[in-house]
Amino acid sequence: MQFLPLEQLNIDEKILKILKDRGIEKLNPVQTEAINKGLLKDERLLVTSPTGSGKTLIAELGIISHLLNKGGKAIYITPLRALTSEKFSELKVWEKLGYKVGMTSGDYDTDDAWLKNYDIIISTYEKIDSLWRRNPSWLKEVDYFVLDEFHYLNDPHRGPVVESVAVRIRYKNLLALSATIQNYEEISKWLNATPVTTDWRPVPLKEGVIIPEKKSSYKVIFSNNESINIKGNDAILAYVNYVLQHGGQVLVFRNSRKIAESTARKIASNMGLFKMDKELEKISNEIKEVDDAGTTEKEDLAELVRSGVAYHHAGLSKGLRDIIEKYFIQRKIKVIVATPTLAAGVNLPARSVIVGDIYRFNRQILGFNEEIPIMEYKQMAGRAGRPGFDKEGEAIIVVRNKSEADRVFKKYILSPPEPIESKLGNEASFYTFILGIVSSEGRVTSDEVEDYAMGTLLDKDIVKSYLKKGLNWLRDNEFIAGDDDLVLTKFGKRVADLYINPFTAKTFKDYLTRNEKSCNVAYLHLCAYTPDGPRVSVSRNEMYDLVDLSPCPLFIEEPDDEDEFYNYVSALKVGMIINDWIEEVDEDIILGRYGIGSGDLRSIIDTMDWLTYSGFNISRVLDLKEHAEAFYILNLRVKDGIKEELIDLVKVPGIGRKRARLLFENNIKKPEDIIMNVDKVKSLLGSRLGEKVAKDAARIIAGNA
DNA sequence: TGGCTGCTCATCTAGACAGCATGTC
DNA sequence: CTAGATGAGCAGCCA
Repeated sequence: MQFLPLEQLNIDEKILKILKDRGIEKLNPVQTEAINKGLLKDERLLVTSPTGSGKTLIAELGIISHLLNKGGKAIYITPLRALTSEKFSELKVWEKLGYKVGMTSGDYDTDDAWLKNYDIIISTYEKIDSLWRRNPSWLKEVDYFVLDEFHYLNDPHRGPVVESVAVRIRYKNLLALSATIQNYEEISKWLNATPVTTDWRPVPLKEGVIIPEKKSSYKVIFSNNESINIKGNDAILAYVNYVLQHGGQVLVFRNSRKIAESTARKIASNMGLFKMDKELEKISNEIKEVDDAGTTEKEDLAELVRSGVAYHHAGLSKGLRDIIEKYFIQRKIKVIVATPTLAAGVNLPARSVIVGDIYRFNRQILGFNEEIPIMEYKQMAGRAGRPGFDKEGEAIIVVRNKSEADRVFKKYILSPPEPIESKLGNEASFYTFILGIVSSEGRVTSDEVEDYAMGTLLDKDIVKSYLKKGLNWLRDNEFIAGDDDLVLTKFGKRVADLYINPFTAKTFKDYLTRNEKSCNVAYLHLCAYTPDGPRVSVSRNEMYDLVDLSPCPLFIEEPDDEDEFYNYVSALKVGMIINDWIEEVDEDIILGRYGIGSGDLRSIIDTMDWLTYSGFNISRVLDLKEHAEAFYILNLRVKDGIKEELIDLVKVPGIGRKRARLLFENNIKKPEDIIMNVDKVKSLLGSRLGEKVAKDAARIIAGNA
């Protein structure tokens, strides 16, 4: 284990100064090792090391030294939007050297052409993949790529994109950063990169299991053979109390939202000691004021937080999650019970991590519960130990008995995580990959496509069979044209640019060409039924009601197959949710009616916004005028959750579904009406907002003219 | 007949990327 | 192989 004092670093003074200003005196062993392997000399590297071991700084040094020596541009790619903005603020300090730092991702988007003004761009894998398909000229100037959280390659859903991006930068400078993986040698060979691997962590990690003993007693056994006895009637409760008594914070992971919530409640009712804390009272009130969440969820959470406990999952609105994360980092909130959201996302460490469940329901293998991958456990355990606060972090797994304890200990604590493998081996992913290649190249021979495909991690024989099938399928369905000289058709190019799954495009095409215009629910159902559509769970009770609820004939016929029927009904539920949304049904009512959280609603709306826009474009490129018209209006309504009559009003910034409705009911129906009745608008919206809205309305009208 | 208790059995289950128009964070 | 919380439904009991 070697620490390298900054003085010994052969690096530009300007860089040193910035590092010193940040309080960095020496580089840690991982960083030192990366430098020894050529980080500052543009060596292609694959760094595998635990969470929180300072990989971001490695990336920063790599990027900056490259820019200083060679100029050009650098792109830093992450798998999550939240990480993209986190890295953006971290990399911002380098603007002191005159470099411009920018970011772009789905929810924080920047015009393609504008990106040429930045030297360092932070983005997501999907966004970069999408950008590549359009191939703006500045992209060729980018010659340094950081691929963060590279182990996402192993994710069945997101992995194919990570792999596609990696394949494209075979001949550029590359720095791949990953959690610890078993087969790093194989992967680095594939990437043509030098491996840098260590187990060094800034805060040592103690892993263990908690086992029930006699009655009201638990034993915790750690990997260093230490063990402690704890009293209590519930393993999680007992351990949480133990940690709190020693002044630590706890992150508890559970495998379902409902269980996370009830565990949080159980812990809260056991936390008399923090009740009536003034700070917590304040946070509780702040939660009640959040404006993007449902009333019930705010009240539930506000009550819990009064005890210093919160739950956290994707059903919660962004606003609620932000508050919880913020006050946990400030150590006001002592315990968070979370689903796996927090395992992979932003940096949110705690002294202790409790992994409540090692099993997880799996829809594919019904009635069968699978054990979570070791990699996932390591991600959760990796959150243990706060640098600067805790001397050591601890992660414990809850088990049921002694024999399970032995097995779990061996598997999760003593074994390395699974090897990571290509996830391109399925039709949808592979065909998408080919489509992307043809799109960015503009015109390619099938040999060149094969050359790209052979560069993937996929087994060569599998590549060959998929390639043949894929090219035929894409040709048969009119995405590409030409036998040897391949180009995208107009339809194919549109699909590539919209970034929809080719099977989504085919679904649109098939049903739209075959059917006449129908009602909104039919269009929404079609969007939701595509492979890109949002999936919602449907209970047995809902299932049959939903079928009767549909207000008009749908484009898709009711399937006989049980699984397909479920997808059909799930899509119908999405259709009904969005239909309520665009009929201006109150948000609280929607959440209650369909049993979803405000975070779920938000994500369904976002996806359906994208898909209705895609439906519009697909209809247009196929020259289906009636469908295009219907999708166009529908898309505008889905964006803001409004009836058609409010479309003009919401064009004014600051006016959403609620304000637009208020104005409309008071006979202000167009931006022009706002300007004509500024006093009325001010009395309805308050004078400051009214003033601003009037100004923006004037600008919009001027823009239209 | 009405209401409560306790048991059995069926039911249910994580997460999050993308377009475009905005302004350019 | 490798789950567990929840809630509806119902039998049984008592007043």
